[in-house]
Amino acid sequence: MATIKDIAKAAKCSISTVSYALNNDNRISDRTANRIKMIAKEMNYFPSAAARNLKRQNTKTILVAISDFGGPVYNELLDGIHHELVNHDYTMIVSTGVSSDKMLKQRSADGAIISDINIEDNFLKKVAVNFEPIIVLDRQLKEDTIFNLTIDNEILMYNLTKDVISHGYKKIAFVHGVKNAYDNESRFLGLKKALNECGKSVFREFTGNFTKESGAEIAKDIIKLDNKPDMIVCSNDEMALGIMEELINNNYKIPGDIGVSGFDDIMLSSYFHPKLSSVRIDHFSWGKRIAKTMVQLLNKEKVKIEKEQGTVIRRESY
Amino acid sequence: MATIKDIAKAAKCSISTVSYALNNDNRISDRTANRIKMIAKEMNYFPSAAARNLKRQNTKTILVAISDFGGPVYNELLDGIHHELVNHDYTMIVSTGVSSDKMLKQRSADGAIISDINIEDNFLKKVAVNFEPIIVLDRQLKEDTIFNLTIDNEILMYNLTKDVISHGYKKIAFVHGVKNAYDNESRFLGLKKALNECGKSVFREFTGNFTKESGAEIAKDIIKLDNKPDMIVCSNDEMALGIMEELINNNYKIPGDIGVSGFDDIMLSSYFHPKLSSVRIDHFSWGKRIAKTMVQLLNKEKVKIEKEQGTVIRRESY
DNA sequence: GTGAAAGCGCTAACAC
DNA sequence: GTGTTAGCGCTTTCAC
Repeated sequence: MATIKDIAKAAKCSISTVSYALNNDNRISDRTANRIKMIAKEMNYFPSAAARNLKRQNTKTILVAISDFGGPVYNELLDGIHHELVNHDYTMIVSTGVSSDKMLKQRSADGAIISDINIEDNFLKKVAVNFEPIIVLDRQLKEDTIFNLTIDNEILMYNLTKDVISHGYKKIAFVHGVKNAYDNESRFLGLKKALNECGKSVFREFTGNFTKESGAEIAKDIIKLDNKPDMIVCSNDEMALGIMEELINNNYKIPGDIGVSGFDDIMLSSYFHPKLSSVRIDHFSWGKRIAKTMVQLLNKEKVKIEKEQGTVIRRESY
Repeated sequence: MATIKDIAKAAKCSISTVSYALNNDNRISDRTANRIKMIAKEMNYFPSAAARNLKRQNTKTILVAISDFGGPVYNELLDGIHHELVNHDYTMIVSTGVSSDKMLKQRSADGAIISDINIEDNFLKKVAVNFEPIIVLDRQLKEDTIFNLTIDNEILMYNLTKDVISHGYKKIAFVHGVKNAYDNESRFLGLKKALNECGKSVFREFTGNFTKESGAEIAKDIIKLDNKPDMIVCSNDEMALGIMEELINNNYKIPGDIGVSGFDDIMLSSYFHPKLSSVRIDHFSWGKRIAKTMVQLLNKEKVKIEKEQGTVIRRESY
């Protein structure tokens, strides 16, 4: 393991000269700088992140904490974040579960982007004392060094519900994802607001956990009902897909017998038959916006915090 | 930002005592140790990863470099790796693209697991000079400190092909993913071996890039053919799904007119109609095995390198 | 059982 | 334009 000392020895100069040369400090002559760079390359030298991080008191790394790598939602989002961070010479690392906790506690990055409802508010607040900035995508958390960059769930679900109503549905049920999760509650709020405005109320509520499997279970309950909803608005796509599959397997026609809608517009949604109606979020550009904000925060620039917008996509399922 | 010095000052003892206490060194009396731990907690102290990494010359972190976060294959694999690493007190971080390159060059982890064909062999070899161990999942790379833990593609595709033949298919075409990629080539080898044994040869070859979209393009070409294959064996599921969708949209019956098979058995495969036949890899347990091997390597224990097995799952598509 | 001090590999202020 | 050196925040050897 070649260190800066070895390069200095090989180049017959001091370690500071090596450091300056490799960091393109312009007080080193081009001749020396190039010579040193050549030697470093030959010796396969790369500065140790550990040493550099300690000295510089930064890592040029941003941590993104997500709840799981399976969620189809994260794909474009992470791509967007990465795309933008790289432009600003930052490295992106992604973690889940206890790995996220450790990374946060130990301040292994210069900033963190959180999209994992399993991480508790109190934990984040404690972390935020030593570690800033933190951007949260999955909750509203008012704290000086925590920034909330969420989706505009309420408005979007409001719009979707209005569209659903305009297509003549009367008995509109809602399928909750995880209760108390920000995304779920704000979507529910939007639904209720739209229904209220039309003098309606929620026909019935069900509670899943954002997974396809929980959707299938709920569908089984619905099948048993005497007075069934004619429309099932779901808090996300995966539950909607689970519900549709189960209903279809039991010979229900969608949207003939019951309409279904989702939220997020994951890829799968447009491959399913019937194609799921949903709310499309451009996760890639949202990701870019998040990363831009992160960089601005790191640079102590002013940022503007705006909720991410989207569009209602009506396909075949209602 | 409280450092160890601040804790020492608050506890009126030396920094070494603090360090010992927090690391549970048994020469510190319980009374002192507990007192120090209390103070550390009150002051919201967590040791700096940067300082600790530099001193200890390790990070207790394993890097997993993947090609993208969208691939449905990675979900279970990463879960498996994480699950096992956490048991051994390691943290898992995941990266893509240039972020992976930087992390590797700077040795920001104690070991790396590579599943990204965009990372070049030569780059890995260079990195491996300073950074070990490296486990590669997506290629065969013979180097002292690089370990190959791949899927047994050849045998598995051989088995699938045999099964296909046994169901009476005669004109068997192959759809390549990225040419020269290990997974692709070894799967192709298995196919050819099975065909040869039955006195057959590949009816026709097509080349995509492992994506659904490339599959759809290939389907368009197939539709134009006068002499069509009766079976299309694909190098992965996503291309198979793309092909099926395009064929179905053009009123072909699957498997009536043409049979299709995939590889990997991603979740989507069993939701599609018709359900895709594929080769199921238990990515979660493969991930655990990979992580176990990584920990053994880190502990300088002996490891045994075995290819990951799987099972042919015949569903509805052939 | 506790403390002093060296040093991990860098960066950067300062001296020349 | 180059070198000397302090120090980032820890761990750990060696004294006591």
